[in-house]
Amino acid sequence: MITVKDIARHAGVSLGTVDRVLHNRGKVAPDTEARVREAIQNLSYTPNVHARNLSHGKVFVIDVLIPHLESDGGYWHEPYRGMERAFSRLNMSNLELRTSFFNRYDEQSFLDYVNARCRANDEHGMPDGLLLAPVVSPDAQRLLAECIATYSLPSISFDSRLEDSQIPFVGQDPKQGGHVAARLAKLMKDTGTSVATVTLGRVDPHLRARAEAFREYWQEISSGTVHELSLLDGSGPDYEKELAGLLREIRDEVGAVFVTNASADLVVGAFESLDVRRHIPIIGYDILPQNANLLRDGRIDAIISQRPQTQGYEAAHMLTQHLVFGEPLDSDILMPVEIVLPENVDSFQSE
Amino acid sequence: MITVKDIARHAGVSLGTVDRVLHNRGKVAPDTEARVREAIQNLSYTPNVHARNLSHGKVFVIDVLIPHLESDGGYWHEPYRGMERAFSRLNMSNLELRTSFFNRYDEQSFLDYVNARCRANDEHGMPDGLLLAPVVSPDAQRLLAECIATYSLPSISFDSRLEDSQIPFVGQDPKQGGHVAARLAKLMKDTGTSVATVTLGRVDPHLRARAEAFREYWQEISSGTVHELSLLDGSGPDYEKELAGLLREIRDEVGAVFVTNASADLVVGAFESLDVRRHIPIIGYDILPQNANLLRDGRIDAIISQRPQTQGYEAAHMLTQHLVFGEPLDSDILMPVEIVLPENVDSFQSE
DNA sequence: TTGAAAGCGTTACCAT
DNA sequence: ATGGTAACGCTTTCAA
Repeated sequence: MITVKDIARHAGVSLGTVDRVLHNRGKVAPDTEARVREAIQNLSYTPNVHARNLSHGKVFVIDVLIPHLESDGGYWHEPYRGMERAFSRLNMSNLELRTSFFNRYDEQSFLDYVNARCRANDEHGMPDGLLLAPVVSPDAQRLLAECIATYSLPSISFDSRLEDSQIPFVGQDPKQGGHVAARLAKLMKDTGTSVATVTLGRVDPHLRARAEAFREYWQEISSGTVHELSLLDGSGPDYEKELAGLLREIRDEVGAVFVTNASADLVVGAFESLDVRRHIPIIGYDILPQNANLLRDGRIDAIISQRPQTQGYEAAHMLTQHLVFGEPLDSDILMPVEIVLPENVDSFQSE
Repeated sequence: MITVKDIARHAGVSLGTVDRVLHNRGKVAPDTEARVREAIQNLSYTPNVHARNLSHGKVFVIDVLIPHLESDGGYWHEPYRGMERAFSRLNMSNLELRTSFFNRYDEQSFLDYVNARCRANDEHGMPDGLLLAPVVSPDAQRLLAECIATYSLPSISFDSRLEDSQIPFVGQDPKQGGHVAARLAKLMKDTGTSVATVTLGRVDPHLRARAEAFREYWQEISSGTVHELSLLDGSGPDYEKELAGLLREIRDEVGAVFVTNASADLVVGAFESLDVRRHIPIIGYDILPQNANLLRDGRIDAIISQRPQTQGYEAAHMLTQHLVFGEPLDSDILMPVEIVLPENVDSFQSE
């Protein structure tokens, strides 16, 4: 193994000088610097990560900004588990996690985070890196984006992209998801060329793009109609009734239904309350436990997954590699569009 | 951060003693050991991995035993890439890889490896760990299994299980693959209840199980016939003719074809030489470049993937965690059954 | 059975 | 501008 000592010897300088060259900490005569760089090249020196980390001993503070894990049907547990796995796998003793949960339907908690970190004049509370799921309004997103830019805070977004920002994104291309859903609808429908998309709850740009891509592609491969339904948040019998009312209007017409987010279970319930005779194939999104069960029972016909756990894992991994080893923080990581049927749902455990 | 020093101070002993307790290197009085363990518990001490590795400075040698990367249509590049990624991600300066390629159709090269490592009385050449794809005859497998057992060599098999051995396995459950293929055949066929499985090349237990599961499940969901075709290895015009001859007998009958291994391209070619009028859906295995292209062209209808790259990654990761950090080496890791259609093939890049 | 001390490769600081 | 040296946390060896 080649060490800084070897470099120093070959270049005829001391350890300190080698270190200065290695880290561009100035104050090195041009010719000595050249000699050192030459030695580094010739001996193909690679720094020992263990020694490096042991030596500087810095503890990196990483903020995680994510919706309450229980919200959205428990969806956020998945990426969070992925992050935990990444951090524990790296078993770095020099990483400290600070998680801030927010309520995506009442953005004050999100804004509180932004204010706490960025309005303070002291940089005391600033983390070294940030992992975030920016599923809030564009306005709120913009505030955070500014904060990140101001402090040059190394950040990665997962699940959705952060608007007005160039930070890397780990997640799925919503268009691809829509296309695959359309293909599945085509395979599974047994009659007609009319289908429907249903979006329950908050409609963000990500979901809009998914539904849009579905519609376009459906018209391309089936030249049929797409009914686009959506219903804002709510719960209780009133909500279910309202949903059932929406679906009643299309139940005799559509050959399949694509639920663009994780609420396929509600759609199943509403259809069953309508007492539809024929089987209308339902294609949902995200393998939450309730969705998986309905899939096993044959009451949902397919689910598309975006590997939420892997998203968390890869985002956390990229950020730590950047902080600890100085790896670049630039390119996005796109998740494949995963098709889940009753026959392979068990093989996806909790992904 | 809690260090051994803290432990030593709290327990009123020296560093050496703490170390002995930590690593069960004996020679510690029962009561002092109790005090040390208590301190470890109370302070919830976690060893600093960097310091640990820097200190003992051991270089772990890992053997990789894998078929020639170019064979089987280039399939083995995938798990190999996954391993490389795992090792480079860990960027441990104390891992040394030694890859041995073998020819799975002429097992001498495989046996040579076994002999070189295990017949030698000196343990000089023995690695610290072994990653292997045991795609050879049961006899050859048994020899290696013995060798592993004799030397208690930490080993992990990927792609297929090693017979007569308890070493962990990273790969897919062949049954699940067969079931998913049957479901896809059912979705895609447009007529009849008769289908066929085709296996080209060597038929190993893994492939046999896949085809078997397909047949059983098909009969369950379609109560139809399954023609099981197979043809040993070969190439050139004679082989293609022979294959075409086989397929001619079923071309008018089957509603879909399941190719159980990566040779779907050959089946496509043979069918096209037969000038079949109607479209017979073809379901293949493994996203090799040629398969992916045929899928994009609509000449293959679906491909099932077993995440070969992830297999290599996880196997390599598990082994290094065991060697470097003493993590247990026991449970299998099963890959999900991945469904790839023209609409999502691009999202799988090279997985 | 226990303790003391050297050393792993790197960084950071203080002299020169 | 350069060199020397202590320190990071742990393992290992040698004495006691």
